[in-house]
Amino acid sequence: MAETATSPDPGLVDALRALSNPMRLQLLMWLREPERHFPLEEAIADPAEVGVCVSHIQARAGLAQSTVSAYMAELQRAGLVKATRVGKWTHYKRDEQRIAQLVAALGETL
Amino acid sequence: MAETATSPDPGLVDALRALSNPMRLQLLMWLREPERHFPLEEAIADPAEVGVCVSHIQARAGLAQSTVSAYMAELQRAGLVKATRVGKWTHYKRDEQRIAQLVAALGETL
DNA sequence: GGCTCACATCGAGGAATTCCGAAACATCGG
DNA sequence: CCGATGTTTCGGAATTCCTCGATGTGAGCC
Repeated sequence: MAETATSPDPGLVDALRALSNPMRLQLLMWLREPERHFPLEEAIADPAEVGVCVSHIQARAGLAQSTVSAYMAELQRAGLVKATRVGKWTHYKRDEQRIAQLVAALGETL
Repeated sequence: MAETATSPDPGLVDALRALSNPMRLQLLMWLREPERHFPLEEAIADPAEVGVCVSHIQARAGLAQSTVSAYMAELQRAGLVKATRVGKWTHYKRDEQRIAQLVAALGETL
């Protein structure tokens, strides 16, 4: 306890860096309501449970597949999303707890 | 009204970009309590009113003076700080209202 | 085992960021 | 007006980011 808050938390900086790209921020926003932004009927698994697969995200984003893959990996490294592999499809879902915790940390330290 | 939140607010991205640099984040954190992090006795003006001058910020940061000046200008463009010139000293102060509003926006859109 | 599909990783080119020192600008004291 | 001091702006070098196409890897199908 007794934190004087001198230097910024590296994890916080990583998250801010990940979010500083408009498309990555957009991706995270789309994942707030998968059913609103992705073809639910084509889903191979329940979006509420495992999230959305890279193919669908890529189709929505309009970027190269490799770029979307790298962006999702970066969001995951920053702790903002969690990945689950179902068959050959990797699904990404927001880590709501971690995100809320990040916003709270910003409200305090920032 | 009736916002479905499709594309990210450019102002939000600008702020996140400004904060994605560890030193800029640090500068903003130091400005939370100027009296704790800067030599109050050498202050040319009231920190609570106008903030801290670039010289003191530069001394604390250990970066080149031109770099600190550019960083503060960037934080100002992002709307996170306000500048006030007192004589030959430019003072920077946090825009608490704008910052709180930013955190709130993150909590909603993010 | 081969083939295909979904995804990850690699390599690369162009753009942006990071940080500096030098020069220009502004302000005050004499 | 001159010089000194605080700050901004300019030009540049090293690094990182953005984004792509190509290649590698793993899972399912026949």
